[in-house]
Amino acid sequence: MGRRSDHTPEELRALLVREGHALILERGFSRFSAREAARRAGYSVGTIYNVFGSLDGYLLAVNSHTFRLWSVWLERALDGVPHEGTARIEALVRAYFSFAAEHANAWMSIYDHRIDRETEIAKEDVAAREGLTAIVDREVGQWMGTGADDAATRRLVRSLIATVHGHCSLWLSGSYALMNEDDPAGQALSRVLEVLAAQQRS
Amino acid sequence: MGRRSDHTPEELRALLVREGHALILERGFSRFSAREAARRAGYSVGTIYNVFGSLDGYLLAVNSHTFRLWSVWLERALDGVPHEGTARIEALVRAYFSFAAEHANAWMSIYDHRIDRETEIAKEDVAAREGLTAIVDREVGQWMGTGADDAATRRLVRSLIATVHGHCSLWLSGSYALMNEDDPAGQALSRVLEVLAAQQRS
DNA sequence: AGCTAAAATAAACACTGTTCAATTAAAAAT
DNA sequence: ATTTTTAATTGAACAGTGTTTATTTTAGCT
Repeated sequence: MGRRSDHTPEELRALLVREGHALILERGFSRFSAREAARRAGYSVGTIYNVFGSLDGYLLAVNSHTFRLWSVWLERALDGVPHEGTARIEALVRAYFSFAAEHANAWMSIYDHRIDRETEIAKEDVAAREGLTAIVDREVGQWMGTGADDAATRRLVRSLIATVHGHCSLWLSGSYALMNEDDPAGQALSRVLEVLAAQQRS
Repeated sequence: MGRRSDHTPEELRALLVREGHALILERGFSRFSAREAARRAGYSVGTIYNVFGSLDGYLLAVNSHTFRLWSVWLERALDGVPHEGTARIEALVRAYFSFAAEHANAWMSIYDHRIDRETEIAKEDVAAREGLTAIVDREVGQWMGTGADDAATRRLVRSLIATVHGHCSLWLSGSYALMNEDDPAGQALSRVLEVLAAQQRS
């Protein structure tokens, strides 16, 4: 078959990303197959290479889609939560976990996909990742008070993300079950609040 | 070929594990191949299935080997460090990171290998994992003072492990580089010390 | 020496990812 | 309206994978 008119380039891109996301959500990273994703979209493998250049490019795009859904999820969870005490921080951590739990395979795939250090990442993929970090930057910044948007705070935010990520990651991978912990989200939240309190003190 | 006498069952097991570990260290999880590991050991794929039952069983055994090496690494790093202040905690976190860094592919493979929730894990594999946790239990317990070896402390230790794991994991996967942090180990250590201080206060 | 039972293999199967010449359809040019 | 050009899509080929199973080989025992 040759050039078809059933989808514009943008539509095709979006279609393949949606289908890939659905497949990775259903099967998980290890059983994901580009061939199968293309098949479900009504195209053949070659098309994925045409559109995304490489499998890495495709997986990056699929994971970026997950990142964007995740950002929307967080904003919704924060919507209307008052700026009193640690309410918004709590909501943020809880939503971080609930997204991961309800999209476990897609969430884990983000971190299962290892890319060569030198492989260049498209700027829209970087943007999808930075979008999530920006939400945490904003919330922690607001909690810390005005004028807290400096380099040190940015650094702390990334460390807090790593903290929550660690709990969530070990939880979903099953390692935490092996450790007999039944509320990893609660533990993550406790750690975050302790760290923030320590930061405020100094 | 049939029954051979060049290795006892235990030797064969150990040989395959060593060879598998070396291969996964060299290539990383995604490019690991049971066929190739068997080839390097001078056997064929079937032997791996004979000895370990399944690929999951084999990978579990290979990763357990990494866990044991990791435990030895930590003990060596702790050897002789005085029980003053947070010296041993610091040494522990630093050694956690340095092992991961110097065995990056093998370390990441531990977490790249996803196993079905219901797949039963051999007790020696559980033991290898618990061995590492036990070291942290001991050190944090000692730091907290006598009589601190209760359930709450165990729970905290697992949360601290998750915290350090998160930093290490994002670091080696390259996500942290994307976030422009250049000393994740230092950040992890800071968080651990803040949490421990908070714990001591209450 | 012959028998038995265990261990190791080789081959088959159904999949992968990846590349690329051939094909097809749309757009442009005549 | 036809032809030509150009771009998109495919399908087949290749080298690899995990997994299963019938077959072969060998060590140990009688």
